[in-house]
Amino acid sequence: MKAKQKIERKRQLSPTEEDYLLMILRFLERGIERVRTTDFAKEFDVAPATVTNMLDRLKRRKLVKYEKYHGVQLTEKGKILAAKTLRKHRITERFLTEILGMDWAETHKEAHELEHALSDELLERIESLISSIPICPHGHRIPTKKGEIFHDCSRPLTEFREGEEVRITGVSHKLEKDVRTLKKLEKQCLIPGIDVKIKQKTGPIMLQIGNKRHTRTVAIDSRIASNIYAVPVRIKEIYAVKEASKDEKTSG
Amino acid sequence: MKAKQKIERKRQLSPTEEDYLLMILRFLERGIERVRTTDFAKEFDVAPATVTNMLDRLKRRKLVKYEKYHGVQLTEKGKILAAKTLRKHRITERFLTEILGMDWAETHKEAHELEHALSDELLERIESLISSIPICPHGHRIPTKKGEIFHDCSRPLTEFREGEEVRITGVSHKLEKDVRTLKKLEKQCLIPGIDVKIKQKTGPIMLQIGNKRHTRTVAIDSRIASNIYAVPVRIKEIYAVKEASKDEKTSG
DNA sequence: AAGTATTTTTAGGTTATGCTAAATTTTTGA
DNA sequence: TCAAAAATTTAGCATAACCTAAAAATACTT
Repeated sequence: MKAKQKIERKRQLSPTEEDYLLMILRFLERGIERVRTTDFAKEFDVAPATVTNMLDRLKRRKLVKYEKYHGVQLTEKGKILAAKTLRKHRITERFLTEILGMDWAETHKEAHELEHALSDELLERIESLISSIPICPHGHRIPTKKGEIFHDCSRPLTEFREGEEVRITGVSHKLEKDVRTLKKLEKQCLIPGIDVKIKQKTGPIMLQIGNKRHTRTVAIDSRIASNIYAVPVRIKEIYAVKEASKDEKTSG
Repeated sequence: MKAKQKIERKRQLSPTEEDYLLMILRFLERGIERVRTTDFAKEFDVAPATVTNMLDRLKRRKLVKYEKYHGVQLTEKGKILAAKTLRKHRITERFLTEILGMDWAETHKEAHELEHALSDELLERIESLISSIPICPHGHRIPTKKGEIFHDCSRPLTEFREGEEVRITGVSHKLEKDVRTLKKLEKQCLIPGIDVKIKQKTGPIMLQIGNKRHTRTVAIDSRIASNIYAVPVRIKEIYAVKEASKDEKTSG
């Protein structure tokens, strides 16, 4: 009599599978087409063999193009799913900071837990609560509903020349997880949106922060600096979404 | 060189484990001390053997008192953990209806997914957003932060006598999951807080709804009625939290 | 270009959470 | 009260997601 139906719809992705796809997409945002086994292993702190195993599975499900020994790429199907998850993640981060008043530094971890549990309907409701700037609290663009992602032309602070003026756009995904360091950065005012000038690149990186009147110089370890992304101030308009009114005349 | 630390703190409960504890607590709320293998099997739609397996595990972790063939009870430790989860669940449900404007009928499923992913910190932030009535949208009391639960003296509609006036307090956990029926009930106005009079108990249950001026009679299948809980109007003060101002004088 | 170092895969575990089928215990009811 | 029915457990598998160790492929280096 027991109607054991269990109408399993299209079997969802497991959180782990989602994480893998997400990681590939994040590389893609930075222009890196193929992701290697070791990249995953480091990111997720699992054995390389575990990665191989997972990639095989994702390949069977036609979510990635995977050639043994040569890394993976997303298929169209995988890309769309990944973009949806990334969208979910970043909108959740915005919700956490904007509506729940959570600390910038802590959002990544929380959002990571939540993103797998959030239904599409819930996401839409959350989205309608936050303001419409399409950027997460760490400076990354939020993919569109259709799954479009944006090339992120940011580079690590360490890759700019001494003397260059840059606008901080975000932090690496690795750093995103390091709450302690993020909090320290926040105290030093090194957060997305802030403009800094690279004063010194030998030894600890020296950055000058501030406007004409108040200027401070802060030092950060170069290992940390290599996880902080920025764009030259010259092209900051790309990121100056919803700030157009401030009419920047520095573009000459 | 690879510092594979993975500082596993106190190992958390898995979502499944949480669900089992929660279920026992829900029985406890209704005064049922022991929960049987089949109860779980039906609720979670798994094989009885799976339940046995899980109960063994919970016993090893000292979360339940389990005697083979004779059901389980929570230990103090298990009770506190379960109450915390139940609190999380119900607060989440309130958040979903109150802040995100989600339908009464859909909150259970969503909250169930979310509750396992919500950190304590997040819960506190969410709690501060909702109003302070300690009742979930389905009429159940929210356990306190310390893990106190409340005896639920509601009984199924089918257990009242013809002619009795009762206040609907909630629906069973089984019905909580049946979105279709919940929506139907909502349309008929059969939601927590509403007072009805039992007009007929043979065949489909007939209920009279409304105040002095407008009166409607609705019919519901007795199988559904047995999943709708109510208290005699006489003792409704117990549930009339935050409504004390209405001074009820019917208590003679 | 060949040998060494590095990366990746293969092979063969482990644990959590599910299953089915068969064995066992408890309950029921004539 | 005792046999059939129902509930429960045991035994033996399956799959996901991890692991280690060893083999194989690729990359580096001189």
